[in-house]
Formats: sequence, structure tokens, C-alpha cells
Amino acid sequence: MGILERRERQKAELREQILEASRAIVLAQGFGALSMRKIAEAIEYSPATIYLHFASRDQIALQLVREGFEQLLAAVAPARHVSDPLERLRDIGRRYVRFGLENPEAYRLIFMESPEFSSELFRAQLDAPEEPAGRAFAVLADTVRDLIERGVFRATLDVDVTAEVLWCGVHGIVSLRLACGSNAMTLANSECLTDEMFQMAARGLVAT
Amino acid sequence: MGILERRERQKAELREQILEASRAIVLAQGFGALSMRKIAEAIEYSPATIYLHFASRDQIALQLVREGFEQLLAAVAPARHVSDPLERLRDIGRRYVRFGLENPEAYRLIFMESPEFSSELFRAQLDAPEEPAGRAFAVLADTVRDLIERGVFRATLDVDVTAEVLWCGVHGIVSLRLACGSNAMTLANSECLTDEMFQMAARGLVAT
DNA sequence: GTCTATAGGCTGATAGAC
DNA sequence: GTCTATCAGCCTATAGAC
Repeated sequence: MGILERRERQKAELREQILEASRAIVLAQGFGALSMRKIAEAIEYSPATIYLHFASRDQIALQLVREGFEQLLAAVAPARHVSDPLERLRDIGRRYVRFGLENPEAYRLIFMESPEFSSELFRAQLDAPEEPAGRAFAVLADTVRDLIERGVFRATLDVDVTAEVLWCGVHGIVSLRLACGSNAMTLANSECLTDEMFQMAARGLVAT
Repeated sequence: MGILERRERQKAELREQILEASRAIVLAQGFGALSMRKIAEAIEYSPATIYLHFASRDQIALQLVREGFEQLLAAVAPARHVSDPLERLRDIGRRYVRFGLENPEAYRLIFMESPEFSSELFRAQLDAPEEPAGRAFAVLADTVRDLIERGVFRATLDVDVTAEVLWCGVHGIVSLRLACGSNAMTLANSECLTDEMFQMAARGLVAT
């Protein structure tokens, strides 16, 4: 019965090759440049073959966005091991910004291009908590909850809203940089911005 | 000598028509859908005619981004008349977010699509302070300076960096909403988010 | 499974007639 | 100034041969 299994394996391998080639194209030339023909050329198959593994270009894109989100989650998750929650919060922010600036095309793909795909993932996340979108948010929200429970942050704060405000903050830093180049607004570097943002947030949220 | 002037006028009119049609296409179908053929159809001229007024599609796009920035500036500028600087800061934030959410395609065009164009405008702004990018930033930075000089915000703060952190904050709110739909992260509405962001910022920046 | 061939689109930009 | 016609290229997706 090994024959069927080998076939399955080979099919899965080609599928992975397609995704790998797509990833490379998006990272090198941006999402707009992703086309079935380019993928086909990269994997050395005809364009028609791709349709045996993915129903359409959009399905490939959706999968790439999902993976991008998983990468982001993986980049931020190690912050969980920082025991002091305030330090953890700062670490999450730094890791987030670093990931965005070091993986601009992945970040663009998740949050700046093609709202259709990201919204789809966010909708999915509402029902399926194991989706990476929800898990990444949970890392942040858990830290905020921790800070509130320990009395570091005010008890009147809403965990989810506060976490989202903070996410907006770091997302703003990354996406403004990616959109406007390094000379957005001022010439301050992004580590400096991230630290100032954190200082402002920490002071603004602590219990008096 | 009126003949030459009429010709000039008619030329300028057609140029304006081209921009108007382009604006309509971008607002209705997004930036990616902007093509010379569609513009030509809208103004009822042949595609070739457009090239007598713009060297390329990119030049049209650049002009649209510039205008979008002017719109944003116009939307935020009225906040200058709020005399209390802390209230003014809140008003700037609210106006900014409202503009972004009410003009999603204009906002996308400025800050989320085509980094080439926005970076070009930001580079220009460094040398030419009358560009809308710089003037919009100045509205914010002047308010921050005012707050520091009056002793409301800490004297140790850097005006430009602080202003940019705040800009990142509101930009984060808008662009996360535009990217992920209204169900990004939590289901909090954006007025609520903007207010919480402002609260956090104000508390975080005041002199102790 | 994989190919070739192709339908049926779209695009920016230009040459040359009027 | 404005047109038609066109080059030269891109694209997704599919039918049908092998």
C-alpha cells in the first residue's frame, strides 16, 4: 500500500514547493507581482498544474497571509518568558516592531495589502481561537490582564480595548515606516520611537 | 491675445478632468484599478490624449497622493482653533481618525499603497516646508510644543519624537481598521479606541 | 498528472494619419 | 490635438491531447 502514500507525499511536496516559490516571489517583488505564470516558471511546471493543488491564485495568497501571521506570532511569542509583566510588554513591542521592519514584505502582506485576506483571517479567528491572529493578540492581552491583576495598571481599564490600543501603537510605527520610508515625519529611528511609545503607554496606564 | 489664453485654459481644464476621473476610479475601485484606458473612457477621449497631459500613469498617481494629503491636512487643520491645547490634541486625533475611516480609499492611497509615491512626498517635504505632508505634521508638533511650553507635558520630551509617536498612534488605529475590517482584534469601535489612545497618551505625557 | 494551446481578458505606451 | 491602430506584454483559467 506504499504506492498511494508515496503519491500523497509527492502531491504534498509539490504543494509545498508552490507555496515556497510564491513566498519567494512575494518577498522579492511584492504581492502584486505574484502570478501563476511566475510560480509555474519557478517550480518548473506548467501553469495548469498549479490548479491541481490550488483552486485559484487567491487561495495561495490566503495561505501566505496565514503563514505570515504565524511567523509574526512566532517572532513575538518568546516574550512570554519574560516574567516581569511590564518588561514583557516592552519586549512584545520591540519584537513586534523588529519583525515588521525586518520582514517588510511579510508584514505588508498581512496588514497592508489585500484587506480581503486579512479580514478573512480575522473573521475566522472570532470562531476559532487557535488561529494565529487570535493567539498573537492573546499574548498581548494576557500581559495587559496580568498587569491589571497585579495592580500595576488601573483596575478600570478594559483588557481587550487596552491591548488593542497598544497593538495599534506598534502597528502604527511599523506601517508608517513601511509606507513612507525611513524619513517619515521626523528622522527619529524606530527603536527610539518604540521606546518612547512604550514609556508613554506605561506611564499612561499605571495606577496612580 | 485671448486665443492662446483660451487654449491654455482648455488644456488646464482637460488636465483637471483627467485628475477628477482618476480620483473617482480610485475611490470607487481602489488604486490598483486605475488604468489609462479607464480614465480615457471616463473623460471620453482616447488613451493617447492623456499622454499629452501626463507623462505616465505614475505621474497621475503622484498628483492624487499629493491631493489626498491636502485633503487630510484640510480635515485636521480646523482643530487649530481649539484654544486649550490638550483639547486641541484630542480634536486632532479625532479628526484624523474620522477622515481616515470616512475616506478609506484616499487614506489607503496616501499611506498604504504604493510606498514609492508617499515616500517621494515625504522626501520633498524635508526640503520644502510648504508641502502638505510637513504642514499636517506641523499642526500636531505645534500643539505638542505648546503643551510642553505651558508645562502641561514634561519638559524633557522631544517635540518631534513625541508628535511622531502620537501620529503613529492614530495612524495605527486607522490603518488596522482599513486592513482588517471592523472586526480587527476586538470589536471595540474606533471612537472608543481613539479616546482610550488619547487618555493613555495624555496621562503618559503630563508632567508629574 | 502533466502538458500544449488557447480563449478572452487586461495593461502602458507609441507611431503615424488627419 | 486628437484619433485609430497597434506593439508588446502581462494576466487567470480551462479544454483536451497524451
